[in-house]
Amino acid sequence: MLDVKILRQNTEEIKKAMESRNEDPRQIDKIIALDEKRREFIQKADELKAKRNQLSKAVAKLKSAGKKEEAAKNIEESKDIGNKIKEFDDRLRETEEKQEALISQLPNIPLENVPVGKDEKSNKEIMKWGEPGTFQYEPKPHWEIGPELGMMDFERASKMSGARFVVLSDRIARLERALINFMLDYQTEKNGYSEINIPYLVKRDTMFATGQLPKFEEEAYKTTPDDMFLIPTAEVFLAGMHKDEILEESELPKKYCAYSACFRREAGSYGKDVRGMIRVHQFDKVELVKYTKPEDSFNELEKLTNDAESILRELDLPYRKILLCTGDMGFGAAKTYDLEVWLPSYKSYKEISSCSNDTDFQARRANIRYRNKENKLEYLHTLNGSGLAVGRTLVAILENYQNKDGTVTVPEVLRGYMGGAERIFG
RNA sequence: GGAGAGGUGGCCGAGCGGCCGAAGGCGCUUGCCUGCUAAGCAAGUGAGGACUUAUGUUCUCCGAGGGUUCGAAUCCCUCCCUCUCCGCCA
Repeated sequence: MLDVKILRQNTEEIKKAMESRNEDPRQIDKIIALDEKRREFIQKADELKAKRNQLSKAVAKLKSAGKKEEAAKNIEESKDIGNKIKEFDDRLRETEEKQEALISQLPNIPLENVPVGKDEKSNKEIMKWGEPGTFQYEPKPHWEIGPELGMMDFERASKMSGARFVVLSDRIARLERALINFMLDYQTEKNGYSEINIPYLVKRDTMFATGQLPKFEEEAYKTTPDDMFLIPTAEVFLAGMHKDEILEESELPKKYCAYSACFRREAGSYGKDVRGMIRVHQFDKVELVKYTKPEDSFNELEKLTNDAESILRELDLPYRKILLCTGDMGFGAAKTYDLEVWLPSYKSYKEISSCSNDTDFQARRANIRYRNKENKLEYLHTLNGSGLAVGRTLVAILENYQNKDGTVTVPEVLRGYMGGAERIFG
């Protein structure tokens, strides 16, 4: 959520920023026009309220002095004013609601060093790590490797649950679990995050706080009869956890990680990634979230991204790091790095983690503040990133570690989690 | 699902129509005291908005929304949330 004051003060800049995010800058004009009306109503109502307060005080005095008639006069006048106040308050609330509805649809403002661009073509590659392997044969995609091993079943998944689901079994099921444990252990033990085990169902306001609602309701799975939502990412819970709280400066930065299943309708992605388990309605992810002081969030994003990268390096998977342009970033993000892992089946890099600085955007929506050095309350900054998407990591391992005979080598760091297995074979 | 209790400032907690933005305590800030720390003493200390900025003026906020009233933290209604007990259940 953006601050109206900033819209008022830096109107032209914000309009440009919104344009760079493929939003209609005229929305800003609408909001500012509403804001002028809003302030006008506030002033009028406040004046009347001050008057009424005066009269009320006078009534109390007159009554205790036994001057009933004079009191009655004031009461009459006060009644009259009360009606006018109601009128202005109603109009005020109406404009406030309209304004709020528009503002809550606006995405975050990009940070200065974010490349401006309309879509992913303007994203900037920051670095590459590792070399994509060369194969003496045509490498298989995971949707062949898995089923041929008899451990990945798309037919039964769709029979039971529909399209875009997958069933894993035996060693591949174990590999999924190994990855979750490895990632959690690594992020907690090596990178200093506290592990949180979270609910997968959340209330409507929780979804609003992180920016999933109201704009992206189409994307979420809603449940009946209680209007609960299945979380599309653990971020929803982790970044909302301190809603309406005031944190002490000394507790910052707070670093959380959580494993969760994630649920997405993928409403707008017809025809995209239809094969395999790259894009499914339910997937596992280990998520990282930080709460930081505003002045630290910039650096903390670098660290958080590096924490996510460390998993890819430990697994020895070739990847690259991309700085997203203004038009390609998520709703709440002010700056985002994507990590993309090499996938032989795609013959390209594919997103496996997205790490964002959300600045005070979510903190404002969720009302999360901290007490700064001057003892003043201030919105803090939130950051989030995948560390990593487990399903896609599994895919990357199957494809990059595949052998000609159809077996898959288990990355060294995972062997301890796989009962010592070095290879997956049918 | 049934019954009950409750939601007040950073935290705890009193108040139950005007003297309440709210006692008291904790915490925090400053000063005094003090070999250091702790303790003690004194003073200060809620948030948000509008107008104006040199100071300042004013409004709103005691879970949310409505109502009664000249006036509501306090009375009435609706909703949300939390807790306890009973039932059911992994």
